[in-house]
Amino acid sequence: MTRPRADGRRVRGERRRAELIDAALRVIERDGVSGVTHRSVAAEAGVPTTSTTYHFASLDDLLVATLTSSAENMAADIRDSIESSRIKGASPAAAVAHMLAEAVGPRRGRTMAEYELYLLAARRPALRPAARRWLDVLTSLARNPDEVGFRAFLSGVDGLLLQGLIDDEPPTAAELLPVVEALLAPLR
Amino acid sequence: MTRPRADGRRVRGERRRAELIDAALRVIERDGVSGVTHRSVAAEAGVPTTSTTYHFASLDDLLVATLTSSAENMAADIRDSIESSRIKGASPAAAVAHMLAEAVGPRRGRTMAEYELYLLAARRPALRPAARRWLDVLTSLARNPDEVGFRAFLSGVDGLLLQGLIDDEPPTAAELLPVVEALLAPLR
DNA sequence: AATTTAGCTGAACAATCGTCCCAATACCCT
DNA sequence: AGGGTATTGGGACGATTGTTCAGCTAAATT
Repeated sequence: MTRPRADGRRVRGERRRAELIDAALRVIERDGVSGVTHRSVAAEAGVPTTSTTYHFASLDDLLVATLTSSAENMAADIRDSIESSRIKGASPAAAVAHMLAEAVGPRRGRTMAEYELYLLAARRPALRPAARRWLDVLTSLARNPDEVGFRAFLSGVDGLLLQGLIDDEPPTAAELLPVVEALLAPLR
Repeated sequence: MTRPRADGRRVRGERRRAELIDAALRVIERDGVSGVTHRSVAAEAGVPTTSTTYHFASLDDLLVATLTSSAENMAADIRDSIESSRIKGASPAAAVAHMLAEAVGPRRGRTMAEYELYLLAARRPALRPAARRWLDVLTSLARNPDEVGFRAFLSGVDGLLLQGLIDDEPPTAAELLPVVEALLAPLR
């Protein structure tokens, strides 16, 4: 499998590989996981069809790489969002509610893609470590990660996102705020 | 859903339609939504291939019917489960924890299927009413459905199920119990 | 009994799928 | 500069897909 060496060789291929992963994520946002084919991803990336088969042994490998990358991005986004809310002095609940509203509103497609990949991990054990990645990131931000209340909070966030995706009208931050506060209440 | 006409005509066809829906659900449990094809469903039901195209105008229609049926079944299961736990005198938290452990343990395949259909509803507005069905059922069981704490509880249940599906080792009722209690605490 | 109708089925279609193969190219190391 | 290897690109293969269609069986109607 294409892996950059310590001496810096073989960098060219890694770039295209990354472009294919990004293209795959865009395809999933637009058409869902079922829309991912060698051809659709290659077309989205603007490269020949067989480029996908060269860089990824199978379609499955491409999905694994995409979920891994996606989880990493999501983790970084969450970290940034919480960081910036801390700087602006907003309450934790308000920061979380705002983030959730973004996720089910403007970033809806992205959130759908991430949960489809998330659910895919339920069927393919190879994907599970990557799927658990963002839970780990959130956990690392907690003051007391082992606390039962924190697990309840994390579950609530997952549920709110999932439910927000099947609302005809995505919930606003104002609507989400009291629920987030209820989930956060046992933690203080 | 399967409904004989007043004059008794056209009962046979409705039966086969229901069989196809059940077969589709079994296929989703086994291979996921992506495994649903006209041929795989027909084979699972033990009927000729084109029987699926005769009873459902398109594959999409079959998925819509399957989700609708599945949501109805799940709603009935939850109702029964809560009923029986009330009779046995167990605490609500213990009953919920037990139900969740069943869902991510022995009934794992079924739960995966339901969440895949659930997530499918995020992309197809036509599926959303059916997807919201089981939330409605749970809501109808609540003493005070509008309460914020109850929404938090429902979200937490969704999240616990989703997270339980990507665990290598499904959580036990004993492990889930304290989290469920934390989610339930604000409600009393 | 004859005929109409609903229900069902097998064969076949074009389209798309994943993947393989081979030639052309770009890059690195000696 | 030259040889070797990683990468790219086009074409093609067999398999599977959703769907169509004409013909079949059995029941309902007359």
